[in-house]
Amino acid sequence: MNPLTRKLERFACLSDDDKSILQHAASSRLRNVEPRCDIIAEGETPRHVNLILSGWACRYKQFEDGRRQIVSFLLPGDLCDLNVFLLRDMDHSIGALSPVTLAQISPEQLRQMLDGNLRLTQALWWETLVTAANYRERIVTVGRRTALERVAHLVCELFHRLSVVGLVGDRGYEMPITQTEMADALGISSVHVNRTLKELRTAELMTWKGGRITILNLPALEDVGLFNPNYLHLDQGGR
Amino acid sequence: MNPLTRKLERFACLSDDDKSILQHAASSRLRNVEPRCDIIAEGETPRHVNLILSGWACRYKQFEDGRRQIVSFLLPGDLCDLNVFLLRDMDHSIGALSPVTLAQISPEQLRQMLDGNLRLTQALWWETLVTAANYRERIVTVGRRTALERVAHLVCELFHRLSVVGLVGDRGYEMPITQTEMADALGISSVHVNRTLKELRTAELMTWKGGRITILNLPALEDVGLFNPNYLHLDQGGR
DNA sequence: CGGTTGATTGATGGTTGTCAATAAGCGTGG
DNA sequence: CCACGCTTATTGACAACCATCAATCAACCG
Repeated sequence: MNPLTRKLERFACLSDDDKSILQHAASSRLRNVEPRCDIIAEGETPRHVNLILSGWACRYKQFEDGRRQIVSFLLPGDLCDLNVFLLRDMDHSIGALSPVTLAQISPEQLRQMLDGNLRLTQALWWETLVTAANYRERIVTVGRRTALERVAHLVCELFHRLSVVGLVGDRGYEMPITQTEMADALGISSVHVNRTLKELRTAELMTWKGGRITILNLPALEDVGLFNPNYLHLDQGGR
Repeated sequence: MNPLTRKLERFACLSDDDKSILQHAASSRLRNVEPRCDIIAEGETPRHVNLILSGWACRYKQFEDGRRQIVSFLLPGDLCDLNVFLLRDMDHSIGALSPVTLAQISPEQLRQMLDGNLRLTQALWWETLVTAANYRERIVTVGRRTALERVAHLVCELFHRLSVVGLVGDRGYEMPITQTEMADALGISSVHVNRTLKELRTAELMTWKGGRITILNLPALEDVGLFNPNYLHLDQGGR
């Protein structure tokens, strides 16, 4: 099953028909993007909604002096905002972190999908609202959490989000990014990310080796990161 | 004219009919909230969409140890997310900063407003997308801007946002919050906000006195804050 | 005119950034 | 299989920015 369907089922009770519509969308106009390449850059005009099928991407903004902030990670099953075409230009860039496969959904196709389908419309509204909730939590992270809390919180968040789309196994998940990229997401330096990871390793809470995160003690890690999964809104049991 | 209509006209060409619908919504079920009182608290279940008519509010999250992060400021004309009722519980709180008047729009009322009205639906989608863009910019602010840049950027953002709803006059605007609240929004301490304001005052870029911001040199202040208004998407001229 | 809240300033310390050097990992090609 | 070169990770030394604590001052208010 494609990761978007998997994710939406967490919220809505989808019919076979809904699923086949989603499956159709997920197989349209595939595109592969190499790591470190932009999927779309700030200032460009988006022509379709991108759906991540595999690999990791990120939204980011960069200053002229080189400082960069990763605003969010885009994981399999994530959509780049519905209706982006209502805004003329991109105010940020989206770049691939690992090799990425994505489906490009056209505005017309999206309109057809949603027209008269309340369940799917609501499911995608839910997706949008959860994305906003994620932004809010990230603001809290970079605004008020310490470096240790930031790293722990992010690792927990990714664990839960990847879990929904079936990408968690053996107490961990593939982490196809660099420490520098994690630093850009957390608003700290890569050197400090490194030191912080060492601290979490020493405390036997988690490891990150060979591109894979392993969580040794999830409850303790969540405590350290002041992590409360409520903002992911995953507990609605197909309501 | 109510501030929501004013704001949406920035994006959409509204008919008289649209405007009267909005006016009707803006006059329904008014509620007054005192400063420092929650409009809705984390964990509660929202029953309607709140529209700020006057005064300032904010979304925020607070840790048990007292640390608080203000996620966004809610100004006149701002809506608390459409369709919040799709998410069961609030994952954050909304509190009044100054005396606030708001209209409480019920889900049914909203549905009636939007049903079959593509222009209004799109206008409110635009509102949602701009809110998300605001979140992203705030992540950049707390993640990668220095204290000086943060303060300058926020003052510029508020200037532009308040300008849209007609609350800017004589090179400035009313600022009904404390330095501590600004600190909680910017992820720094109130003491440091104070020192930073002094620096901006000394540089003759702005003043904040008697609850009012005055901008002495907007271009220079925007430069200091690395402020680029593109994320506010205000340049669509009623497209 | 007290009393409370918020603003302002100084002193000090801590978390994190920067710089720089070394080690480790990884893909390519000899 | 190893050598090479590149990227990334790791570690130490030092500096800077910002937090914290605490005291004073100003503003507001009944």
